[in-house]
Amino acid sequence: MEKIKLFLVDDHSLFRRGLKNLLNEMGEFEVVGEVSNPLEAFNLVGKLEVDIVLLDVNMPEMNGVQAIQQLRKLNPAIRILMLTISQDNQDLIGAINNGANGYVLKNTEPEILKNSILQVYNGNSVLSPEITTEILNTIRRTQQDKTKNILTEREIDVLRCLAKGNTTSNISNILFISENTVKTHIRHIMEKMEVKNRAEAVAKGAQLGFF
Amino acid sequence: MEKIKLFLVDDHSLFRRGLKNLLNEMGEFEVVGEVSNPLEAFNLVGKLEVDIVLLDVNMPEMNGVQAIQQLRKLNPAIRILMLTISQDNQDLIGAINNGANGYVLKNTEPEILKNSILQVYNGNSVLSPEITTEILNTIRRTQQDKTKNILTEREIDVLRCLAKGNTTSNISNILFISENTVKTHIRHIMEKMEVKNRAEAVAKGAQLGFF
DNA sequence: ATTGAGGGTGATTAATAAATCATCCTATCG
DNA sequence: CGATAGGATGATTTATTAATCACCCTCAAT
Repeated sequence: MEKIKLFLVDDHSLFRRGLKNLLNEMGEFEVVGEVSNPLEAFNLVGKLEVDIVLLDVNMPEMNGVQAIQQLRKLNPAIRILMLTISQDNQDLIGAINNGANGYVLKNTEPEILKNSILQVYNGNSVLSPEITTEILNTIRRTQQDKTKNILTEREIDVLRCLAKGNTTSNISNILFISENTVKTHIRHIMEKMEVKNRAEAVAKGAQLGFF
Repeated sequence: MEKIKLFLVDDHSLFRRGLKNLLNEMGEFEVVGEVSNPLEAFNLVGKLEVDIVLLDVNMPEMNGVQAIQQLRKLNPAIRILMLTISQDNQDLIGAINNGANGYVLKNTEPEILKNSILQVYNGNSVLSPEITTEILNTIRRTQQDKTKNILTEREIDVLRCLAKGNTTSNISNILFISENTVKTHIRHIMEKMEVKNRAEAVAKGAQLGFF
């Protein structure tokens, strides 16, 4: 059966040589080309028959993340698997947003790299375990930021007072606003949280991390 | 060496039985308990010594996603690995936001499940390949939404006119606003994109997907 | 020298969002 | 029955953001 055609882009020639030998020996792959920077890759991946590009991130002349879209333009069917030591969040998110099909660290075991390439070839995305962890943490942080913006600063003030057991009257004294204003803020809080009363609002507030 | 202690939560008893046998036979694991719903798990995971809970999502009496935080409260050191057929985006994002350490599909090969459990035990997060793909697509969509909101509708109108090669004068005729208004919008576009002139703004606009 | 184009700085108006407050009703408790 | 508390509905004012426009300068082309 036909071998999966790989193209290596990495500025370290010893690494490329070693990787090429390793991949060719595995039996399922054929390394059809190798260059030391994306600019050289641009000249070739449009011409060669390539299934997957293994692309480093940090390279002297051009960053791998910036090369993704250009490579994809030159060969729309191509798949791109980042192979790097960088665990930098910006590199990772940049690679994803630019369309990388996977992000694997260079400390990966050969057998895992082989499986990763096969997964990418089959249309799935793959990440190294540490990268998966970083991604999930990023998603959690993003969600927390989003959650925080549901309520205005004033609404949060009122909700925290409620959480401490204060009545409308107490809260108006604490915040130097009228009871009617407090009630309006509470109404908006309940609307935004889709709850029926202030007790539920406090419970939801705790769940969302407001206190 | 000591075996990793697992706790199974799944409403299908045949599945639990088969999984328990499989995991125990692997040698690295010991299934110390199994229940058919999270409510029963609440009673036990605080008492038993459990390293990792394998938790289904869809269960009749309580959804697994909703159980995560409660399980974490009962035993803060516990790790939770979702094991489910659900590829629903809301289930997935819900699980992640509630603190799940991994999300693996039930169609996973036994050897991959073993490795996944070991990764989670070692502090990493794991996802099935299809789930990784879904996660990366979610991140891309989120980023695209965010990007779209950088500019107001009017600014986008102006930028698109620029991209078609129009001058300030042409754009004012097209949009029925004064040239000075067009220039102000262009100024704001350049500020938001952190570029120095309108050509760069157009290039950045293309990169960000405005046209 | 004039015209056309782009860029810089500032101001005004309109629209939207946030914060404020009023009035009325219901339920509970003393 | 009166007082207290929570909730529903609506209105006004203030603050912020978006959209609008004016004026001035520099540079290149004619």
